[in-house]
Amino acid sequence: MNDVYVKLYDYLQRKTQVEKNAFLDYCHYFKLKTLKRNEVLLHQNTVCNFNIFVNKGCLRFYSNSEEGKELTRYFAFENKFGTSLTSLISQEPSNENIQAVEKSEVLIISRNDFYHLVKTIPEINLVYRDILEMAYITTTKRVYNFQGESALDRLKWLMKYQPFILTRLSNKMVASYLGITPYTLSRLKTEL
Amino acid sequence: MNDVYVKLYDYLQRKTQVEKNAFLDYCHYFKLKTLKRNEVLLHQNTVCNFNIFVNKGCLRFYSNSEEGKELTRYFAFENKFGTSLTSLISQEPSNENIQAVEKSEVLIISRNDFYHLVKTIPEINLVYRDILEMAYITTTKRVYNFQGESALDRLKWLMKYQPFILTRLSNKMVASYLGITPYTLSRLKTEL
DNA sequence: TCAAAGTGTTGCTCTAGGGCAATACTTCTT
DNA sequence: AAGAAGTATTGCCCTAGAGCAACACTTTGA
Repeated sequence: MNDVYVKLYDYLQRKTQVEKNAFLDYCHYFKLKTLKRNEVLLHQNTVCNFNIFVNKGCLRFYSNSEEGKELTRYFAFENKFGTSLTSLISQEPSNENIQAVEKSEVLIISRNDFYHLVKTIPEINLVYRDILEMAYITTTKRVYNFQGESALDRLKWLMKYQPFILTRLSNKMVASYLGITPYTLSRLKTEL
Repeated sequence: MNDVYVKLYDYLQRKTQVEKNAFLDYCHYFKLKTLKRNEVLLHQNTVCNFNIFVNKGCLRFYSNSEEGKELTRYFAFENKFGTSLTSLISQEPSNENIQAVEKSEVLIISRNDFYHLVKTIPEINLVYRDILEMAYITTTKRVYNFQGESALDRLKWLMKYQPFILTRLSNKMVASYLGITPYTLSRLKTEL
C-alpha cells in the first residue's frame, strides 16, 4: 500500500472492519496535498465541498466575527478528520476558515466522492456516523462548558484533557479556542 | 393507521421516502406515553437508553451545574425528535435532565430498537444521519453564538429565528437557554 | 377561596474579563 | 546580521452581566 494511505487505513481499521482490498479500490479518492505554514484551505463565506484527513501537522477551524475577533472551533491534529461540517452538510457558505497552523500533509476527498462512499460502502457509512456523533458530543460539551464554567476552569479542563493544544500552539490560538483574549489567558496562567 | 403515529409518519415522509407498509411493521417499537407538566423523563447522571418523538407539548433538555445554575441546551416541540444524544451514543451517564415543560404526549423507542432500525431500515439510517447532522449544526451555531455575540444580540437572534421559544416559555427557561440570568433577560427586554 | 409558591421587575453593588498602551522578547525575511 | 512583524506579559481603567434584596404579580393547589 502507498505510504500516504497507511494512517488513513489504520484510522478506519480502528473504527470498523474495513476490507483491505476494498480500501485499495477506493482510497484513490483521497488526494494528497502538502500545506505550508499558514496556508488557507478554505475561506470564510465559501461553500466547503471536501473532507480532510490529516496525515501530518495541524489544521485550525475558525471564524472571523464581525467585530474582528477570531473564534476557533476545532484543531485537527494527525490522524483526525476535519472539515467545515456545517457547510459540507448544508452546502451554504461556510462561516469558518480552514488553515494549516504548521507545515502539514493532508488527504482530501471531494464532497461528491465522500458521500458516494458513505452511500455505497457500509463501513464508511459507519465511519461518517462516528464522525458526526463525536463532533456532536465534543460540540455539546463545549456549549455546556462556555455556559457553565469560568475561563480559569475552562483552561484547567484544557490542560487536563487536551494538553497538546497548550504546548503545541500559540497563546493567541489557545485564547481564541477558549473564548477569551490573549491578555486574559496570560493572566490566568499565573493563577494556576 | 393508528392516530398516534400520523405525526411520526409525516415526519419520516418529509425526510425521506418511507414505505407505508414497512412503517406499519416497525412503528409499534414506538410506545405512546403522556406526560404531566414538569414530569421528568430522564434524571441527570442516569444513562439514557431511549429516543423520543414529541407528538404534543414540549420537552426541555437541561443540566444542573455544580453551582446550581440551570443550563438549557434544547427545547423539543411538536414533531421533533429529542434525547440526551451524548448519553444515548456513549452510554455514559447523562449530564442532562429531560422534562416536560407542559402536558405532553410522546412516542418513546428504546435504544436497542432504535439502533436496530437504524441498522436494518435504510430510511431510518438516513433519518438518524439527518438528526445527527442537524443537531451538530444547531449546536455549532450555539458555540459561535455564545463566543461571539452579546446577550442582547443573542436575544435578538432568538426573537428572529425561534420566536415561539420566547412566547411559549417562561423567562426563567428562556434565560437559561440564552446563558444569562432572568434578571438580565428582564433588563434586556426593555432595550429592544 | 385563600394561602403558598413561583415568576417578573428594578435598584444597588460587585466582579470577571475586555481593551488599550507600554515594554520585552522571539521569529521571519532579505 | 538587522530591521520588521508578530507574540507575550503586565499595569490601568472600563463594562457587561451576575447576585442580592425588595416588591408586585400570577398561578396553583387543598
